[in-house]
Amino acid sequence: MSAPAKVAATPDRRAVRREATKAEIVAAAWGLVREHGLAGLAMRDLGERVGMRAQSIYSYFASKHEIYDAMFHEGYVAFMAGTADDEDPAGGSADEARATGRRLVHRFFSFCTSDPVRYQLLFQRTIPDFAPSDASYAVALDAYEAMQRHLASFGVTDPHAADLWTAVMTGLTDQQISNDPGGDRWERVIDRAVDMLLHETAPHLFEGSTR
Amino acid sequence: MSAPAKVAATPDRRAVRREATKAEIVAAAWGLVREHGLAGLAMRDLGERVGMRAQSIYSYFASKHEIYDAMFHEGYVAFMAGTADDEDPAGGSADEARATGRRLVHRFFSFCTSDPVRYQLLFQRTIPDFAPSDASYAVALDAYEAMQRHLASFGVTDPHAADLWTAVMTGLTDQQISNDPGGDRWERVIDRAVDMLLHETAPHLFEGSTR
DNA sequence: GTCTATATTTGGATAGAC
DNA sequence: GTCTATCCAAATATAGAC
Repeated sequence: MSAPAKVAATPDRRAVRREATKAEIVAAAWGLVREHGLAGLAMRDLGERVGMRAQSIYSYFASKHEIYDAMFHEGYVAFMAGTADDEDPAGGSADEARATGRRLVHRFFSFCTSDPVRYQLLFQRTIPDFAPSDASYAVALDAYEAMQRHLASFGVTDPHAADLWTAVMTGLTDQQISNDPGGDRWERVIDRAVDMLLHETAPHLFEGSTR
Repeated sequence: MSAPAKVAATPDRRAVRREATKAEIVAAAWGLVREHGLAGLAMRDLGERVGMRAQSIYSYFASKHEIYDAMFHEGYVAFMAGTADDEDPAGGSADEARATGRRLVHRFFSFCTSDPVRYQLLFQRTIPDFAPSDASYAVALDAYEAMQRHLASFGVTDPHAADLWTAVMTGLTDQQISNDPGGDRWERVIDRAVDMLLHETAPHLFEGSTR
């Protein structure tokens, strides 16, 4: 068996390797920010964690902000994966809307509370001078639109109504993270919040029924 | 005219002066964090702003955290003043509860959005390693209890219901600050949110009436 | 691609003179 | 009570050897 001929179209192994190392650095960065807080990320620590000197990281990322940006991007990709609905689309009944709505909010809540630092990076503006790159921001916009479609799938199409939903979702999450970290005090009130939101923003679902 | 006799009970002018300077330092710190972010507070800048060297500040505050603590304390005092209700207590009607509820949420919202950095200090955990002193934390607890009483004044006494209210209040605020700073996108939805909350958490007010 | 060496900045905090 | 003079630590980033 002869060795395969070298083909011009062969993917550049060096580039593959390089991407793998970048991913490794970003993964280590996630570990560090979970331990020391989002603002506590230090290039020294990061280098140590990944087995090289801090200065060598600059071969992969031009600055610390570029690492934050990669994390931001990765976070929104995970967000879309973690909150997408894999069940059959809801029909038009109140019960089905309720089930879909609860699933959405519980998933959002779990995604956020399971990693408060990620929540902070994605949804709060807390790193001084950090702004996502255009490419990363585009992913954030995608996620926002996916959420709109998700709400629309069970009858919430009015923009103001959608704002009300996002406010309640982030409020529950925020209170949980700030005032009962690791607990479930606000998780317990999710189902009630969803019912409340549905009655307010999709009242046609409940016509003729008693509250 | 002879000089007044020195009286032992005279308030110590030096102490008064000292408190005034401390207040001046804290005020300057508020100005700086509004410009550079909460974590961007630097003793050098603070000294410059107040007209002394950074090191001299240590005559007034033992550490930077002590300054944050004074700000935290001051913030909660302002919070209680800014959200307290000076109107006559609501009666038991739905309209009165609605008016009182709207007043509460609008005040909370205004207080928070008018100074996002203060909101960050008081309600989010974002300064690494900062924890309020016992004295300051006591004020925060007072504020929390005042809020409970405020909700109870128009019929919201169930603890879970109170959690729902605080979640919605902070959610509206949070979305406004994060996604439409300076705008009014979520402010516009406050009244609707209050009606929704009242129907859910004080349904007895609406008995016999149509939604 | 990773290293050593180093520049540069920034920022918190202390000691001691006046 | 404020200053000068420092110290110390941490952290980002660059230059150039290997």
